[in-house]
Amino acid sequence: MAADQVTLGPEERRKLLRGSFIFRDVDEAAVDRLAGVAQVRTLERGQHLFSQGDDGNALYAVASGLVRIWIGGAGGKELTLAMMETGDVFGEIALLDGLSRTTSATAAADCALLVLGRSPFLEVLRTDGNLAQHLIELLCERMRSNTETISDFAFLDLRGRLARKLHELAIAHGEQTKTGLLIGLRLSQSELAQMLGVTREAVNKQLHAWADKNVLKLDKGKVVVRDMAALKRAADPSRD
Amino acid sequence: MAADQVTLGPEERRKLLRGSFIFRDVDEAAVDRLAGVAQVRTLERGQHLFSQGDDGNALYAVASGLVRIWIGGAGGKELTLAMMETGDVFGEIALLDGLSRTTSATAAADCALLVLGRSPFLEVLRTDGNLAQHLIELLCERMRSNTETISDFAFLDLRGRLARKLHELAIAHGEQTKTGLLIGLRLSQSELAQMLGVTREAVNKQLHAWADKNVLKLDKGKVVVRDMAALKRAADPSRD
DNA sequence: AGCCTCCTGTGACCGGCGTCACAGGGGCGA
DNA sequence: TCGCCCCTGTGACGCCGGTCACAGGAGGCT
Repeated sequence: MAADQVTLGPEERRKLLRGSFIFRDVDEAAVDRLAGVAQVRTLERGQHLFSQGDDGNALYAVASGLVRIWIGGAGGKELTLAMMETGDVFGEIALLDGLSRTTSATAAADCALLVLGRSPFLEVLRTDGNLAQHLIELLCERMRSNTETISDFAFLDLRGRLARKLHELAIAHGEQTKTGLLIGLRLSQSELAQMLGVTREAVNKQLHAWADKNVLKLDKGKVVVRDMAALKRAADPSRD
Repeated sequence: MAADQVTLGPEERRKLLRGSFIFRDVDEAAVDRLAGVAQVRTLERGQHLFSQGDDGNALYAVASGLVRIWIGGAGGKELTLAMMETGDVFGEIALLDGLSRTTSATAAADCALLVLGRSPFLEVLRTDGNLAQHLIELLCERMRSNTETISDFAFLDLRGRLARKLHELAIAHGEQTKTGLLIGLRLSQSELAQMLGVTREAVNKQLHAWADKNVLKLDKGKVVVRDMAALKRAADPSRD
């Protein structure tokens, strides 16, 4: 599986960086220089990239695959904060402030990543205002999504959080079928539970409660949303 | 009370901005220009500054007083995310990305604030790399504290979260007395509860449970920590 | 084909904490 | 000084969701 992963040529690397949001409008020569010094790293599904607490001296860009960003708690519990897809950039916090990583990162599928070292990156950052600008926007976006997450935890119960997540997934990765919006991603109930900070059992029960009421259909581990409006309603705390 | 608030002269305004972290190392002339165009705004305790969802075209710096940053949920529930003290800067997210405010802000004490409008600020940001650099560091710091908050919600129960918060308050605002560390801030149990996303009653009960075990002493609404180590232990999920 | 592992599905049980309902106290404004 | 408001303190009750314990199914490796 790692075997059939294409090694990224210089041309692909440049294209990947140029296409990724934070390098938009950045001086092309500088981006090319970064692409030149970037390492390529491939990971197999399940392989660990870095852990909370490590010191972080690299920035990553996803060339292909999927990376799960998570934090760990007592007793091996894990909370998934985000999934990074092709074109996404992550690992910026520790790189920028020089402190330890706030999260862990694990490949959720076989991956190819571009790895940018700290010093070339910071050098471009110092000289190019556009990069700083885009980084600021990236950080703002992360702040917004973090604040949302906090809000969900503080104000929503399992039912509300699951409704919101399914709604979001249906919009981001839904395929229209005749029975409803099929959520394309193959997500086990445990993985779903980890994104919400609840147990797999509880997710299972809520899923079936909705299936009984014809809001969802469960089909071989995939979820088909039949009634988006009902999900939306369940997501804000006007009792159903 | 607003009456006895000193109107800030140009000199004070300059000093305040220069002293605040994000303007450190920024071109002095530029900072002075900002100080020149900054408005001063005074608020009485309880007065509202802005709300989640407003569009935000200003950055604030606390000259004196205390501002509570919070988000609201169903049924009027509120979660306090942070308290901004003298010298702190807030309101940067909406200012930087041009979207709506992610939080609400309310004066938790009589306040004087410096208000920086969007365009002069962005102009300096565009030309001064140091400002961008410091903004990035500020955002990183906020990201870290947000991630911590999420972690607390996901992995800690009321007891653990309260222990952590008291520990933090004792360190930030504690005064050594002969019986222990007295937490200086006058915080009602409801305000404490709002910082943790739990009810006042539950906070009260946990506080007394600790008082019974001599970890705390409760004195006229103030909390004296007698056993920091016990708090620390309670804060990480090795059962006490 | 057989096994092993990871998934889904479900019920019993119980503990933490929200909700509700009061009671008593201290400070402040009329 | 009286009343009002907001604080603290406490008990009853109930539910959500965590924990535990299985059972059955699907896919992939040998």
